This record gives sequence, structure tokens and C-alpha cells, in this order.
Amino acid sequence: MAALPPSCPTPAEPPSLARPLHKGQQTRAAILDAALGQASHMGLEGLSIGALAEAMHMSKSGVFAHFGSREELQICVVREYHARFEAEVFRPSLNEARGLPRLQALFERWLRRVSAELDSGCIYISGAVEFDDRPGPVREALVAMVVAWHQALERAIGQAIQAGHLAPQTDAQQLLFEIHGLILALHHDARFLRSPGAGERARHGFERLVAAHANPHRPVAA
Amino acid sequence: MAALPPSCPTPAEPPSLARPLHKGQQTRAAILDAALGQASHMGLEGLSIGALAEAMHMSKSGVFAHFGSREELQICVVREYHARFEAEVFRPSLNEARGLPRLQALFERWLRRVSAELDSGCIYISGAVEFDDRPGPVREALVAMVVAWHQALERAIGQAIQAGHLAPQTDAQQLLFEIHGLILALHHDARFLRSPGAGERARHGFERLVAAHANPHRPVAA
DNA sequence: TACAGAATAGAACGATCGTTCGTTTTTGAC
DNA sequence: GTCAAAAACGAACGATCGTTCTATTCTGTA
Repeated sequence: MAALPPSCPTPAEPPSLARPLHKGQQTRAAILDAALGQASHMGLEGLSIGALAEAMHMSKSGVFAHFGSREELQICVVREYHARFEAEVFRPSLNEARGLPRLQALFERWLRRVSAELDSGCIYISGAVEFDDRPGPVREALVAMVVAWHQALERAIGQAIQAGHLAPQTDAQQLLFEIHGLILALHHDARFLRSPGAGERARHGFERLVAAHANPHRPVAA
Repeated sequence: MAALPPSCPTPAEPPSLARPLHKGQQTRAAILDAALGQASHMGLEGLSIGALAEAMHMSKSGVFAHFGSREELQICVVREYHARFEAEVFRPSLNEARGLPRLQALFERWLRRVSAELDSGCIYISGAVEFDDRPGPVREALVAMVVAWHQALERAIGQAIQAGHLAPQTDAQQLLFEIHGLILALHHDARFLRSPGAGERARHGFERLVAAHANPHRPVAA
């Protein structure tokens, strides 16, 4: 979850802190917000500049001018989603103590984000399916974001091992794989099958995983 | 995995066994085969009658006439995928003894199908993401197929419990949820992240799951 | 208030989409 | 070989797509 190249075609220099948002960047942000909503419903490939313009009460060319191409718009949506994910899932969890508490916080916030029904689907998950076979810069951006997130999780697992919360022989990558599986199954069951108990199943699976990897020589913090 | 309404617009009566395939049904099958390839690369929404016609060296209208609408074509693709999945994953596993051996066979064949790189993506998985927000007959067909497959798996788990291979207090739906998660994580890591060890991670997770739910009062058959 | 530059509109483009329709070719049974 | 039915073609339709261009409107500053 390291810092990533600023935004998209945003002017070269990084935004100075006190600069007031000019009209252009303001509407640009509004468009991006609408685009995120559209992409999470229809997928990144379902993003349409025409539909976006209609939702914004703007002309197609007016919307288009802010991004220069549809592909650039898709990349910006990915980056924006990443920024929100970081702000809503990753950063708040840093308030928890290193190790298991932080890992638990990360998982719980991740779970809530994925199973949220209001603003829909996780773009990491839908994007991974849409672009697993489609080379190009959108796929690359998507991979970069997902890898960054996975690295953050792996780091948290490593810290839990180091802190003695998880057994020292724990395979961090394997544990990450299985945790990720729980989230993916949650996304599938909650969103596609509309199964009501999916959230609880994911939580239960996570607790079982943590218990199985708990360090037998040290009591696990609640 | 119960029998499902025959095929798509296929003539009303079920095909008699000895009837020779007439020209129409022959090309229809060939189109469906090509459509499956296209859908597993570009998704069900990426199915294009024009591209399909070009690949078949046919006219658009010639292809179109076999299905009557794009939506019908999508549904036929879903059913055809289901038929192949049943033939390649489900049916061969019935040769294994009821209980754990059969469950293991189901998982291993499922794993191989999902991680296969030649013919690409699993339509159940990509379709679930594409249609989790899109009501209509395609989504309904997709849900029906996935539910049938999940029921078949749940049945196999139940038999493993009944046979004493798994502990009697095992929660079949929870176990299914976690097994499904392993497959989804495999699909994600192998296809999207191109991570080479994903297959082994899924196997390892499955073995851990089985071991955790093993019946302590009865030795588990290898 | 005036003026440069940014922001938006509007029309048009070529391409592709699913679909319709009338015609032509092919097939298979007699 | 005949002939009706089935299958495939080919052109055209309206719609939508991303994109380009030129004009117009708006903004922020001096």
C-alpha cells in the first residue's frame, strides 16, 4: 500500500496543500465519483462516456476532455478506488496495535467494504476477472493496486508472527491466500447468490484460520 | 447438479438417441463451441455476434438465426458450459467411493479446470461477477447452474460426514463456503496475478480443511 | 472591467453493435 | 431427379460507441 504515482493527467507538479480547487478539478472529481459508481455496477468495461455525461448533465466531449481517452478514465477510476480503499480500509486499521489486532481490523474493514450493498461491487475483484485476459495499461494499474494491498496484508501477517500472536512457522503467503479466498467467497455469495449469512461465514472462517495458526506458546490477545 | 431444462431453442422433444445430426444442429454446435471460447476470454458480455460470425466464416445473420437473440445465445453458452463442467468435473468423480474420496476427486478436478491456462476462465466465476448486478434471464440461468453445482458439493460433504470421514458436527455449508473460497483465490492468483504456486496453495488449503474437520473417532481413508 | 486561458458545448466522423428482411443456396426425403 | 423445407447470405436499420474538431461560454486574475 505504498504511495502511488499521484493521480492521472493531473498537472505535473503535486497539488500544493493550500491551493483552492479550481473549477476544472472540481468537476473532474465529480465525474470520477460518478464513474466509480458506474464502474462498480457495470464493471470497468461497462464504463461509458456517454452514460457518464448524461448522469453528469454534461456533454460527452466535456466529460471526455477531462481524461483524453476512455482507457485513461478507466485507469483513473482504478486509482481513485485504490485511494478510497486505502482511506477506508487500510489507514484506519493502523490505529490498532501491530500484529493480530491490526490484522483483525484490516479483515473486518475489508469484509464490510466487500459486502456493502449500497455502493456496490469491489473493483479489485470485478476488475481482476475482467482483465485477467486483457493486457494493457488498465490491467497493469489494476495489478499494481492489488499487489500493493496484498503486500500490506502480508506485512500485517508478518508482524503478527513477529509479535508472537501467530505461530512462527506460519506460512504468511499461504495464510494470505486463504484469507483472500474468504473475501472472494463472501463477494460471490453475498452479491451474486444474495446469500444472507455470507458475512458471518467469512468471519467464522477467519477466526478458524487465526485459531489454527495461533502461537501455542503465547496467549492470543483478544 | 440435477438435470436441467434440455437445451435452448432446441426442438421441443428431447433428441432421440439414434437420430443423425442434421446440418443445422451441427453448425449450431460448432457456433456454440466457438462462443464458449470467446466467452471464456472476453466474458459473457463480451460475446459479439459479429466476431463470432467472422471466426466461423459465416454471415452475422447466419449465426444470429440459430439463437434468435444475443441473450438467448448467452444463455445457451451458460448451459453448454454447465454440460461440459458436469461431464469433466462432476460425473467422473462419481467413480470414487462416497464420502471423502469423492469429495477429494471433485475438488481436484475442479481445481484443474479452473487453473487450466489453455482454454481460459471459468464462466461460473466470471459470469458471477458480470451478472451480480444485472437482473434478467442470463443471471437466472447462471444462478441456477451455480446453485446446482454447490448442491452437488454439499451433498458430497454430507456423505463424507455420514460415512464418518468428517466429524459429525461439521457445518457442511461453512465447509463448502471455505472450499469455494480456495477455488476463487486460485482463479484470482493463477489467472489475474499469474502466480505460479496458486494451485499448490489451494491444494494445501483443502488438505488443511479436511484435516481440521476429520472425524477423530475414525481413521480417514487416504 | 477587461482579457487570456480554461472549461464546456455541439455537431460530426467512422466503427461496431444487435436485429430485421428478402433472397439465394443447400439439404434431405420422396 | 424433384421439390419443399431448412439454412445461410447480404444489405440495410437505428442505436451507441469513442473520438475529433471548432465554436462558445465561463473563470480567475490583473
